[in-house]
Amino acid sequence: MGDGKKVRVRFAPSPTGYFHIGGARTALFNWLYARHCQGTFILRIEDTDRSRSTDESLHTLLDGLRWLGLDWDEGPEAGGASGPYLQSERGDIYGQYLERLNESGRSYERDGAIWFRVSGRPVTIQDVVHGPVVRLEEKDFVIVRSDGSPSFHFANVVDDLAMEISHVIRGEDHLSNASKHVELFQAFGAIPPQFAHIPLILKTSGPGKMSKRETGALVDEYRARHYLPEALRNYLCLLGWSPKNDLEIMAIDDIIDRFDLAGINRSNARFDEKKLSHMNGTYLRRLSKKNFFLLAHPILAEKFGPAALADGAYVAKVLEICQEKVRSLEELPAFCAHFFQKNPELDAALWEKFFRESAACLEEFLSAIEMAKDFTADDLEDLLHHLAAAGGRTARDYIHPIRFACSGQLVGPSFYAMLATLGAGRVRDRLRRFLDRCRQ
RNA sequence: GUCCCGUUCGUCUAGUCCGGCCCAGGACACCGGAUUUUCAUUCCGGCAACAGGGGUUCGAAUCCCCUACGGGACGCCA
Repeated sequence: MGDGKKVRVRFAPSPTGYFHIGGARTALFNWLYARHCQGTFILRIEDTDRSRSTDESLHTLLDGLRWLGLDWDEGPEAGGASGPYLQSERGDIYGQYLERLNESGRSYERDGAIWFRVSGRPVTIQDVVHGPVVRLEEKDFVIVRSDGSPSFHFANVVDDLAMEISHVIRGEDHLSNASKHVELFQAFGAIPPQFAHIPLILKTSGPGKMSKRETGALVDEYRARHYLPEALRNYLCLLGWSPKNDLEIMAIDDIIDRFDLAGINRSNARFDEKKLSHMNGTYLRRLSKKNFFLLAHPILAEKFGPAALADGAYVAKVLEICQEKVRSLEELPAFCAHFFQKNPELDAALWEKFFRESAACLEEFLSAIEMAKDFTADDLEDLLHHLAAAGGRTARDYIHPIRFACSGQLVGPSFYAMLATLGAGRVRDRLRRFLDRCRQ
């Protein structure tokens, strides 16, 4: 805001691959800054390399941005006064700007392409995160390819000028290119925008920056794995920026309030999926019961079919006791499968072990609940404690085998709540089935 | 090779601008304990860093220089 000029920022991806984490973070920082300053966030598609641009990746990009909650004020599908927003449709504009360069003698033709003549003087890149960076651009470079299409450097600068971009926020891999861009702005007699070259995201381990090729690098992967977009977004905010008050889990409005370009770090950051995962879990547990249900239901329906979910009250109860324990929505189906299957799969080796060690406990428990009239978590806890005391055992001796016999698992929701939710019928059936199998 | 940027716990970071409050704080991960029920939840505790060397200063993570290491750019890719 500082200079009173209207803040206009842009995210300018090229739709040549999928939407990756680095791009998402760049989009996010632009969006945050625009919202912080009540400026304009523009989406511009740099598809000048037609051979590498596809419709599919454009849609992946738009969907990914929407999924992360990054809405754009101008751009594809939104329109705006500075359009069109696809570079492939801006040929006339590039032609006009090229003419200006021709007139001032800054361009020339060679090998069928049009080149820009550099000034031969160092230029200063005014960068908000790095401070002024002085760099000499030594070689002339192509601005229009021999096939007539504008090069990245040329189209990028022309568009930033035509769209009146006030701040260029992009990855640090462009810092060296910025001297070309400043030369171009100056050749047009324009004052370059403020730059903010943000640190790169490095791969989780090993050398180099994160590339689209490796697993965990694409926004779509997290979406497919049912990560919460708010969690991913929150995590990405903290990669290269911090609110400086030790807070990490923050509402997006609070982040917008505090976000500032000057607070962006200068060093590259390594992507830590474990921390993201932890953050996702925190968001999941903070969801209201209702929202958790809304998110989880379609995932379960896809896995178990709508028929298994016919009893809505039962599903709601299951989800309620799972929410506090499950790590992610991705793991939810496996975590709660036994609630929706007729007979959960029992691992043979474990069955053998529990049969050998705990058949007596299971028999005892089964006969105790055969006559039990109430089947709440509290009742079951009392019942089990009495049983254990009477038999000279501990509750633990019963819990493991019962959980296994009833769910086929060794971990799961809180034990008594699980039995109560399953209900007396299912619990008795499964215990009988387990014991019957022992007699064969 | 040339040029540009960077360097605080294993990782993300606070502190660096305006040197003392920092024998360096938070989070993830990891390890241990508690929740007289498992656990992947929750709570408590622990481990762990100023890249190295010179300077400036009464005093440096903070300022200056050098070295090392890391990253990036040098395309008719973006």
